[in-house]
Amino acid sequence: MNSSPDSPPVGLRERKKARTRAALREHGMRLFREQGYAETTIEQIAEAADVSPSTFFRYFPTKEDLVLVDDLDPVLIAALEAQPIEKSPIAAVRDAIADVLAELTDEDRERELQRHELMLSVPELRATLMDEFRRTIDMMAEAVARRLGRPADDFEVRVFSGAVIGATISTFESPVHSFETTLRALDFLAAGLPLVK
Amino acid sequence: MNSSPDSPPVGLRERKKARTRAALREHGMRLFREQGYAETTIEQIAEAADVSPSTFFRYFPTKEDLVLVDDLDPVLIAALEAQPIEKSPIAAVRDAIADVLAELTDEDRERELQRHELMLSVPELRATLMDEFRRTIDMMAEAVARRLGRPADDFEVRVFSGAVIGATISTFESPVHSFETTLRALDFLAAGLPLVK
DNA sequence: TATCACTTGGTAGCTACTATCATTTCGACG
DNA sequence: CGTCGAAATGATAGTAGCTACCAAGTGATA
Repeated sequence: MNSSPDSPPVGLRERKKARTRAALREHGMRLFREQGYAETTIEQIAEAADVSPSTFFRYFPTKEDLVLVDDLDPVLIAALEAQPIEKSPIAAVRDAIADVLAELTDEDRERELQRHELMLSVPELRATLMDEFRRTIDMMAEAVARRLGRPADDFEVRVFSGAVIGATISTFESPVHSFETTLRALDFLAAGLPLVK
Repeated sequence: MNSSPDSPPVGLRERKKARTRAALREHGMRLFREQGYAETTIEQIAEAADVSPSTFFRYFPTKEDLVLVDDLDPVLIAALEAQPIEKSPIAAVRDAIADVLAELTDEDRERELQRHELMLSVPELRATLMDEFRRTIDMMAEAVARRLGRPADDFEVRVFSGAVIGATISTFESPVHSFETTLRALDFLAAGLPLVK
């Protein structure tokens, strides 16, 4: 019997799987940094992690998925749910992002920024990153709709979420990309995008 | 000598190339519709267009590019430049899009909608569609910056463009996607995203 | 017509990815 | 502790997108 009844089992098998998964991701990311994404083959990654190429695909359906982690999405949604109901939707989203960022360790932030950099520089990854954002729009729209007591597919809520994500994406390409930039963008959006000459 | 000095030459060679290009695109789109994107091979498309697979890749660098046309981007930018300088940026963008749509024939609109539908249903294409939008953000930001007399990489202008594109994307998934929906979304954004319970 | 550049077809090869099967390894239970 | 079933792995073969290269054909030009 395990120590805690509903936690995932932690037998030798599970530990090995977790280690293999981590090894594949780490060596993959390292090789991508060292010699580029396209120049790194699955075979090399598998060899570095000491498994067969077959095994690689059992852990990650595609090469891209090695970079596409996104453990942060559910955290973001949780943070959004935790915001006081009085806050306006845009303020709630802004503060939720700020809260999530505040909880990250410096190491996590660094790794996230590195991931973003890699994703933006490789066309293939950039494309799927955009697709990832599309999923984020869905999740955010759902959460915002709940806040407002509107149906999940409410038109205005979807447009709102799209604008938020779009503003966020736009900051990911600035040469000095940091997460503070993202917060600034949301503040600007909250102010109604006041563009004057 | 050609009739007009700076227009592209229209010799037999050029005409054949244009015909081959069109044939590849047409047969490709038809096969995609009939039997699905993933189920259609380059070989089939090449055979239908009566060229070799090698030739396919000389016209389109990837299979995806067959669907990614995007002749509309420059038209959109031109329409944006043509807007009276007095209009606010958001109104200018909205009206520019409306103008472009008004100039399309019914056939063009239909084809555009079909293209969007195909792109949204195939994950692979959806990803690159998002990448296409990213390029559009760049172009729009540039045009808006010119209007405002700001540098091309102005932060606020980029955020603005990101929000516009994000709002636009969000409307592409609604079951009743039409171009009017997109205009409605921009109106909502122009109003400052007024979300209340 | 002769020459030259461009376009094409064909071949070979690399790599991401799938399907399948035999082998090994771990976990559970008597 | 030994055995049996399930899960994980490795190996093999095959498909398809895509690249590189070379030889042959076709259109432009003088």
